[in-house]
Amino acid sequence: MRVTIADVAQAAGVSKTTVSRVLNTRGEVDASTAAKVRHVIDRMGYVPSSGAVGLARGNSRTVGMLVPSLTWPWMGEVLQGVVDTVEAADFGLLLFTCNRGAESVARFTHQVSARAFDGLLVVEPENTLGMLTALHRDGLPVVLVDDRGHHPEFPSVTAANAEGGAAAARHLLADGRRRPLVLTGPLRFGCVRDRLAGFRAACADHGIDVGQVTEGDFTEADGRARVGALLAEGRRFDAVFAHNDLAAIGVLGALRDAGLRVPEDVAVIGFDDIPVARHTEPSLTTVRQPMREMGETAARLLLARLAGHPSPSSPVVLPTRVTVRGSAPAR
Amino acid sequence: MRVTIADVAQAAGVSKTTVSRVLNTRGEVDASTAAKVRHVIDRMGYVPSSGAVGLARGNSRTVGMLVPSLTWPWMGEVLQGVVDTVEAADFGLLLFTCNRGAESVARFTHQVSARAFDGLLVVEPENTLGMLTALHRDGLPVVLVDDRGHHPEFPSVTAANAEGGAAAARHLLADGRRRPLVLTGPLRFGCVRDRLAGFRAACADHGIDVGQVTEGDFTEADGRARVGALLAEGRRFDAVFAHNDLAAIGVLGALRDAGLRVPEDVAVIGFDDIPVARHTEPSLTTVRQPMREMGETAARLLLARLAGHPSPSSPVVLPTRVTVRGSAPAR
DNA sequence: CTGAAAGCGCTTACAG
DNA sequence: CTGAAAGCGCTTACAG
Repeated sequence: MRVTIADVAQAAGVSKTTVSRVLNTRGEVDASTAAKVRHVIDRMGYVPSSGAVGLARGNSRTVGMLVPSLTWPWMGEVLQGVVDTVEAADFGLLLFTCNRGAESVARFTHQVSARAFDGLLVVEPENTLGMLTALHRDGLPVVLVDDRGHHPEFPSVTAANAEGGAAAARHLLADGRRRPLVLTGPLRFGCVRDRLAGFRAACADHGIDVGQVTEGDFTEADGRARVGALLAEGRRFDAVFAHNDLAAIGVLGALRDAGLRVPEDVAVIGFDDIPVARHTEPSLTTVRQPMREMGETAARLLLARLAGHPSPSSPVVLPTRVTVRGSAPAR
Repeated sequence: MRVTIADVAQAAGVSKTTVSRVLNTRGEVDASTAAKVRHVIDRMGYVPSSGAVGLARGNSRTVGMLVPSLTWPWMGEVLQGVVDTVEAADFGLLLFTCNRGAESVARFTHQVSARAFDGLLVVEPENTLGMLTALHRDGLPVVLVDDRGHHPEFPSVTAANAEGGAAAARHLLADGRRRPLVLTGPLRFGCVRDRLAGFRAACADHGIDVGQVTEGDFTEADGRARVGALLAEGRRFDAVFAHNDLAAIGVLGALRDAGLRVPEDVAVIGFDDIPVARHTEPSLTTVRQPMREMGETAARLLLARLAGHPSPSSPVVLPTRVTVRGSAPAR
């Protein structure tokens, strides 16, 4: 049978209260008593039941994480950052994905109400904002990673999207490109609007007006089809800034299909720096998002909040930087 | 304040026992009483505290998952399969990685002893076998995914490694290749030995003796360096079977560096079918492991075990199949 | 069909 | 410095 605090108390000849005190290192215990109890604990291999402790204390020392998908190329890095940070603080991480519609959202909110965790990290799945806002208002601490929607009511950590867009522009301009095409992600995402705005501003600084902008959906197939279509109707450009790497890979395919050379005829720069980027042909120049650091930072923010510290009122912004590879070499 | 079962009982004018009965749909409740209670539950938005339920029932309706790393290319698929299955059964998933040495292993076993979860899914991190065996012997249900070590004492799900190796051989032989090089993973892994044995057997069936075998470590850098070195010392082969895609990508690099054409001079086939495989130059022919299905299956096995059903005594083997791309075209 | 009571394994005032 | 008792929010014999 499992050994409980009562077993330890009995074996040590003290009360459960005293055992609890040495467990939680409250100072008010006689040194020799504490030593004796500690010895018994070790000998019996006693570990407090997390469920019982949680019930008595009213918290679970567990944080939840909600993500739209686990198979996105950069999700592993975010998760690793989160798990490392959470584990180091001796918290558990409960993982959820809401990718099967209303039913899974209901299931998730149920878990929340059941108080299975103390706080929530979220890479926002679509159509969950209402739910998240409600939970947050009911007192659940929430931190957003990569706040795509720009929700100022939540603490969040994000990459420097505008600055990243600007850096992409400067990189292309330095290479002498003058007629860029921007293949954005969905414009309802704040990060997308920021990347575009940063790119535009940097181009404007060089007297270049970004005339060609087309809205994509972040997928490879869409990037390929969309740029293929533009090429077919005779549109010309000497550079493409795709708002994520997956779409950039599609762009590479479309250019190849059209017989255009990368980077000689058209330079291509992506966003994210996912693992594949090193292995495309040519390899992909891209604006790197520090996904792991974003995960770590978000987790730290949440843990601090749970420890009673106030959260920053504006988003924590982590720097991006251009990773230069073959598709858009440095001048 | 949080609404508890006592609040519901009082509002409905019944005992907590009765509320508990309708919650757990025990049949012994009067229909009209049950309806009344259910109505109050809905009106008050009552959800039982998972911690309290767990303490009273002695289980947590949560499973743990232990992985060596979250950033491996195929881990996202496994995780997605696991999470989907676990969520559908209304269980929670607690995620752990033991990648920072003894300290994190200790932390993990502590969580286990704390009874934070009822069963464990594991993609085995190195040096955790002893710990896992001990936990298993102490009664923790464990299921292994991709049992690299061949541990018959655990239920496990794995890909058809030997058959996959054989399929790789048949694919190359059908294309007329006669002098293959095998770049294995670490031979201490059971899956590696199986892939090699399957490849050897299929070659033997065609009267081909696999003379060239070299042990790698599953990384791209190693694959590149190792094959580069063999080429430099004058070794020749018309095909390479790499035991994972990452190493195969390294091989592609080494061949390119040596001025050899793929697939004309040397065909290359990998193992896994990770997302990058479609985007290498040329794209990578590879033996596909159904990672998501492996995750789903492992989760189902564990849940069945927790529900009291016996686990299969031999590994559950899921089929692999060759995904044909540019690096090793079909004849 | 229903309820009072004990129990799950802890923590935390409170009293000494 | 230490302990008896109540309480966290449930479930489950047991009795009626």
